[in-house]
Amino acid sequence: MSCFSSLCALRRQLKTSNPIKIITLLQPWTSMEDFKQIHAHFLRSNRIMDSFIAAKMLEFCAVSAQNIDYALRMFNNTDQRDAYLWTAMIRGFVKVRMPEKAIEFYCLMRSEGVQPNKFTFLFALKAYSSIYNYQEGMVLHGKLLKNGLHFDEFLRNALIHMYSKCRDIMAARRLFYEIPTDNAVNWNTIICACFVCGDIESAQKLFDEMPNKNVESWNAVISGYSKCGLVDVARSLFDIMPEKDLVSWSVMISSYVRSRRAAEALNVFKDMQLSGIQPDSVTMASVLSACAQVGALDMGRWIHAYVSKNKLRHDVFLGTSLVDMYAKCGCIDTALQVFNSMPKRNVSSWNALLCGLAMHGQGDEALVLFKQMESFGVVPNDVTFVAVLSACSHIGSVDEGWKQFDRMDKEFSIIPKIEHYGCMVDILGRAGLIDEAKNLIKSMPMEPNVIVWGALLTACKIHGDTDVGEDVVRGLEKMVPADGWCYVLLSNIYAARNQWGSVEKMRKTMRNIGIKEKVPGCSSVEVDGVVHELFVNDKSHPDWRDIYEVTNRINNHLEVEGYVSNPSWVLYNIDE
DNA sequence: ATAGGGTTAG
Repeated sequence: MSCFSSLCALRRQLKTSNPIKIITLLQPWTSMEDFKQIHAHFLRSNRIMDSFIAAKMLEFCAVSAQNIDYALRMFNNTDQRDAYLWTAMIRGFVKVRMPEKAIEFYCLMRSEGVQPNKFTFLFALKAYSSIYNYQEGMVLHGKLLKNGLHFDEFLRNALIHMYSKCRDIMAARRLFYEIPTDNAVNWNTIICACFVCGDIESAQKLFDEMPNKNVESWNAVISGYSKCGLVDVARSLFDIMPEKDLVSWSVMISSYVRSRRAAEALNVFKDMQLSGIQPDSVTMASVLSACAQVGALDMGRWIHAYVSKNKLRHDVFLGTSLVDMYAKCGCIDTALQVFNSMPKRNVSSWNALLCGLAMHGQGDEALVLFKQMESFGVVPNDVTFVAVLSACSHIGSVDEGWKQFDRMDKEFSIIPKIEHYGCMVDILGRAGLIDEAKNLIKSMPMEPNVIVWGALLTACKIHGDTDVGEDVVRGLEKMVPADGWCYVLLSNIYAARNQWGSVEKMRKTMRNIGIKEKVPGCSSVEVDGVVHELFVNDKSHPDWRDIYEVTNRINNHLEVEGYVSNPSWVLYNIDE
């Protein structure tokens, strides 16, 4: 769509204006269609394009429109390549997150003998930071020192940023303290750096001392606390901050999503809508993830419609969140449709779909999809293999499970994590190979966790093996203070062995250290767009009698139909 | 021109 009322209007203007005036038509909101008209106009009228105009045109393409392919074609058709033009390309590559290409162009530029300016250095430094290239970052720092450019406020900040990304917090701090500054950007950068290193005290101290706090500073500390796992601290800061912008709301929503507190995330989203600040695709990616966590399909569909209607940027993150939401809510077909319509996919997008299939018992389909993924040349990661192995578990194929497990390290250099061992124990256990499962646990390079023991116990239960063995009990007892689930597992083993004394002892320990019986299971249901959370034996809802009446009737109905309750169908869920 | 936000798995 042209931003002008018609193409004719634009063409009229192009005919009557001079080149400099035409260049001012290139604004951040100018469409690519209008741009092409302007470009064509120049190609027609000026046999050789003025180098200033050519640079502005390319810069628009690379930086504003982020059409890096088009920019590259323009770049290749130019023979006068000055620092400005090179920098526009480098900047464009940084913007579309292709730092390697940015660096490639920076090196090419140098090898062609073009002297970089401070803007070139700024974006080259940003490119090195984003791929954590500490060595080259330091080389660039040296160059800036030689040119005296390290006094430049922008470059100084980029250097602090680079050192903080590359985890050289000391170097970052040295640069920050070297020249005292009121510049909020430098303060915000160093505060973030402290949080990244887990140095909460320094971060808070700097925030308290900071002279000119802005919204970004508040957002930085809120995000910092949440990334350190202190969501409630983040929330209390969020509540008292003087003004909230789009990022503030997005940070708070994603904080709750990250801590698996989806209902609270959705509440914040509702408050955001009341505040009148419009969400963007970053916000929506998190909101959709919250919907996926609680199975809020209606809400998810509404977000999907909102995103399309308001033309929010449909990128990989948003697309993946949509696929995940539909898949987790059981709409595999819709998930597949969204997946197929994505203009760009990455390994996470594939993972979301794979997990969806595996989770809903479509193990064969998941393995077919995995093959397809490989044939597309997408490199799987550790998350992929969690999905693949759980698919193997669903189809009950020990051979396929071992085969994929072996491929991890051999073909992809992915060292199996405890989750992968957990899946293998599950696969072996379900097939009745209890001894093999136990041996695998013994051979693991890490200490087994409660999930691994849980998988083994589930297997014992399925195969009527009441004696799980002393080693399992001892393994669990070792972890008792650390993990709430152990109490549940152990109590049930003791009960199965009729060791009621031990059961009572366990209950006492739990009471002593303040664990209430057990962490209640929680499920949620969405009614008319409101998410309700229900805990095991929850009687807080005013209509709890009616609710239990209905669920009991459903259970009875399922049993009549021959369904045997087996809660372990969910990935890793513990059978208790 | 620089700083603050996002997806899958656990």
